[in-house]
Amino acid sequence: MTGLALIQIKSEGGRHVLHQKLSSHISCGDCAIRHRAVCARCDTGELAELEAVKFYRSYPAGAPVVWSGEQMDFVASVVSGIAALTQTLEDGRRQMVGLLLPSDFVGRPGRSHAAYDVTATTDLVMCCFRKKPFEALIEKTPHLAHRLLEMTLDELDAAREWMLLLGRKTAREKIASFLCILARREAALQMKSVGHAMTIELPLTREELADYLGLTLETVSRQISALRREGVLDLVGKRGVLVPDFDALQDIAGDDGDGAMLS
Amino acid sequence: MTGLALIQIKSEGGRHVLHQKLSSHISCGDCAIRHRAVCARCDTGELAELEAVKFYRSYPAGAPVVWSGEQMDFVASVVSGIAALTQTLEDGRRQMVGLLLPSDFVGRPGRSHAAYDVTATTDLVMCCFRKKPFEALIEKTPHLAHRLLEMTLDELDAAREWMLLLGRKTAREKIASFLCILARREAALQMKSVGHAMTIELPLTREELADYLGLTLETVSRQISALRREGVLDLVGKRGVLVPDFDALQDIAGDDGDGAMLS
DNA sequence: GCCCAGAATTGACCCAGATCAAGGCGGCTG
DNA sequence: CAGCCGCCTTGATCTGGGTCAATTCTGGGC
Repeated sequence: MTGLALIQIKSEGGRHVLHQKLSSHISCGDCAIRHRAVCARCDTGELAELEAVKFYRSYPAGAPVVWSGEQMDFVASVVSGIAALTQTLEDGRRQMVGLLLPSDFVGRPGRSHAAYDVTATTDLVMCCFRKKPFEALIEKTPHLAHRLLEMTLDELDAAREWMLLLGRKTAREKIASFLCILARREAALQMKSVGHAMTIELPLTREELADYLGLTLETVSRQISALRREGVLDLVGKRGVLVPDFDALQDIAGDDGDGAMLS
Repeated sequence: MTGLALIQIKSEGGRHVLHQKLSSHISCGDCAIRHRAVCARCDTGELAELEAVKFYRSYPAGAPVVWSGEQMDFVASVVSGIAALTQTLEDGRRQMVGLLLPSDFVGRPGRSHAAYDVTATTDLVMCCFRKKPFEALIEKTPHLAHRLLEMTLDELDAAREWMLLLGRKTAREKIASFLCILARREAALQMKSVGHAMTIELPLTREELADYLGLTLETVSRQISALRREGVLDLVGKRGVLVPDFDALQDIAGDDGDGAMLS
């Protein structure tokens, strides 16, 4: 795995990223996810305590972070990039059960082993906290515990939204729903309103998308092609999707619009 | 379990059960779910504060508790009976996104409107807390907040387990998985080990089961019939299921066995 | 005991999406 | 520049589960 990391990682620009464990130590005050992550509501003192037990790790696209069942002695926030949580049946059928975007939290306080496979689907940087001290901090820092509860409740809502998609939506609706969520998030980050033409960067391969949506990669590909033929979207390279009319896409997605934001 | 609920309600006086709000006020100390619910870790003082803002409601089987989008000025624990959380698409397709068993928690602190339809699938008694004071208690009672976090994390795990089922399992596996979960829970409550022949009481109609499993009621019925023909299970009335060999059922369910407990 | 409504079963048929099987298209590597 | 490897697309065919439509149970009320 380390070998893989060394090879692929240069896609990120090449200079320093070669080690899995980064020596650089960003100050929490300067952190891009400072106000959205689990630490969002911590005051300066609490932040200092977190700072003392944190370290960064980075993973190249495609690298595993942990395997289900493995010992996991840290919890973490995604700083940049995207990670996927997946579950697998013995015969190899896979279902992605969560997509972790910047500021999302990985790991469960009070559990020593990973419950899911965690994989970097793009180059990924995580801010990790040693589990023991983090658990101690939760006990004595209401700000931290409260924010974690809030984030977990959001995740639960998102998971349930996804259950509706997996259980009841058609392949076409699944694709449209996923693109809607990405588009909404993109718009929110750029402070633009949805509705205008916009380009989305897919963070997943067709196969990963299939695992997320409960489909096969062929069906994903066919449905995307169909939507393109109908003018609902246009492809820009393999990963870029241009959506000329967001409302049209949302119509196809089939839900009432204000669906759960991804993260 | 359904029977249990019925008995408990009747024993409560028989006459007034038709009213939604019960006048009786059980002391928290005597409560059946005292050590499993959100209050599990509260000390006597904290319990007293909860007691001051709680009230009971009961609902007959089939009754709605709240509709999605409706104002909801309380949060609650299920005391006895079973409730279902469902989401619905405009065209009527329904997906159950959670099954609430005794001790499970309903409602989200910090949110004023229900996110899902909540329905009693059996006669149901809930211990409700007025939302405002409950939220205040969470802020100042780490025991309460911590337990709620733990329960929410459990729910999240269960939801993700269910995503695997919805996205990747066959109808047959879905039915078997559901029965396995019920059986394991039944065994746990009765302190018996699984493996022996055991009878399970289905808390849901075929249609509700279909909504839970992402199937149609016809498919549910056919798969149950098929399993019966094969001798994997036997029906006792409409709702009773006799499982002669738990391991055989678990084999069919397709997952590694130690799946998430329901609640 | 009889009736009836709601729940469940069963059958016939169909279709969305899976499966199997070829290619195509970049982008790296040698 | 050739060749290769990872993706992605597209086609042909198959099938699990959905849809539509009768019956058949079953248990509760009178």
